[in-house]
Amino acid sequence: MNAEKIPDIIIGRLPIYLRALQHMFDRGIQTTSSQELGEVVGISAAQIRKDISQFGEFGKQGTGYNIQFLLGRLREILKVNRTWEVALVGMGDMGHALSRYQGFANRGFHIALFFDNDQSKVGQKVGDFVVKDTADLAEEIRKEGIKIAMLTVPPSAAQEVADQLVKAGIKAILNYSPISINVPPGVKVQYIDPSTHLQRMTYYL
Amino acid sequence: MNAEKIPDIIIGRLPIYLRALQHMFDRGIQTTSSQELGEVVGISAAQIRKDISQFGEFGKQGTGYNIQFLLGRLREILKVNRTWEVALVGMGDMGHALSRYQGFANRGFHIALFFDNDQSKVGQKVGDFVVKDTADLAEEIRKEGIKIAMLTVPPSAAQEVADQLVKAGIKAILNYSPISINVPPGVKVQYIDPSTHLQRMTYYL
DNA sequence: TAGATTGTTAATCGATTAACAATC
DNA sequence: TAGATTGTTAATCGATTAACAATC
Repeated sequence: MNAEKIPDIIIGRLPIYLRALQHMFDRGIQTTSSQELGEVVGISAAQIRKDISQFGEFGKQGTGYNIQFLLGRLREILKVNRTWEVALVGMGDMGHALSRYQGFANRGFHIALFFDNDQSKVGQKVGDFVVKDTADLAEEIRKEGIKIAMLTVPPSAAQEVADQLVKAGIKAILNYSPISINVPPGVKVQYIDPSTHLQRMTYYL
Repeated sequence: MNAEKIPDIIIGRLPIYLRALQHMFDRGIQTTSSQELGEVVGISAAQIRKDISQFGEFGKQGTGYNIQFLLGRLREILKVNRTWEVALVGMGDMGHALSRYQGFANRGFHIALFFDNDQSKVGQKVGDFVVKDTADLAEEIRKEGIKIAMLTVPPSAAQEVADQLVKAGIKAILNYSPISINVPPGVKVQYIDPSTHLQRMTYYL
């Protein structure tokens, strides 16, 4: 394991490798090569080898990578060889869709807290959980020791809620609100904004 | 306007500038600087100036950028100074959430076609529209001349539907299925996978 | 005018690719 | 063994930053 600083751009590709390898594993494939994996994810074989080799020698000359083994190492590196509890703030359409999303469980995540500031939604059941008042957000998140939040509130509330989340000890925010938010160093933000993603493609049309 | 090839990484930042500038404009601000915009979006002032200057001289020394003017130019460049009709395939929870999403209209997009292969969903009303059968996808998309699709089908169906979309003339796919899809050159794909985004942050926790 | 800020150049920094010895 | 593929080095390529003349 190389203890030096790994560039964020490499960290960003690892979940994509992980996803593709899991897909291969689910189909019963036991071994793959940088060439083959590269074709699946659209990244050059040289880059995949270089990325993976930052963390150790996980392959074998002549045969490539054992998928199960590489999956384990990537999960370790990304710290998803465990389940992270996540808080979800904003029970609109997107919040509801995420609360029912099946794709978290086997990828290392579980939504354990749901919040909304609309009193008519507070107390409603969401699966085994109950929607809590955003006013109690800090207290509840601290109590559970949760570090990750998903933000699905209207853009007008996003910065304010983000500030509360940071105060509550949240270190990673997946922001669905179509607005840039400011957080202190040490807090990570990822953005999911469908219009921004679409606008990135229209240029080429 | 510089006619040379603009790097994709710059194109990817323009929608972020556009979003932030729109937010400023909505709050009545008329002028901004690369410094100020940079603080909002978390990008260096030098980079913002360099990015924008690829397309022309849109600023004024001493005063910065007129927001309304820059908004217009960015919309032109990204081709969102019009409304693009979009097709949505897969009326699960995510498809429904997107069908009700208010954030497309003023960003250049409008969902005009809805598809599902579940016969119990075909014929259901979605706002002013009716869910159509995925089997008729190619015909309907061609008829409307639609170039952009959002894919919210289960991962097992994603590649097959993507192939149909490409055959139907789709040139840009926003893929919500947690799987890499292969498309021919000239077709753009953007990925929205919440677990992948979260896994990109857990490394730092 | 004086102050502010752009657009652009050159320097720096970082990422990707090509190539190949090592080796399974 | 012969063929395949890794891990790694060096070369190339591209992106970012710093600095500043131009100018509003």
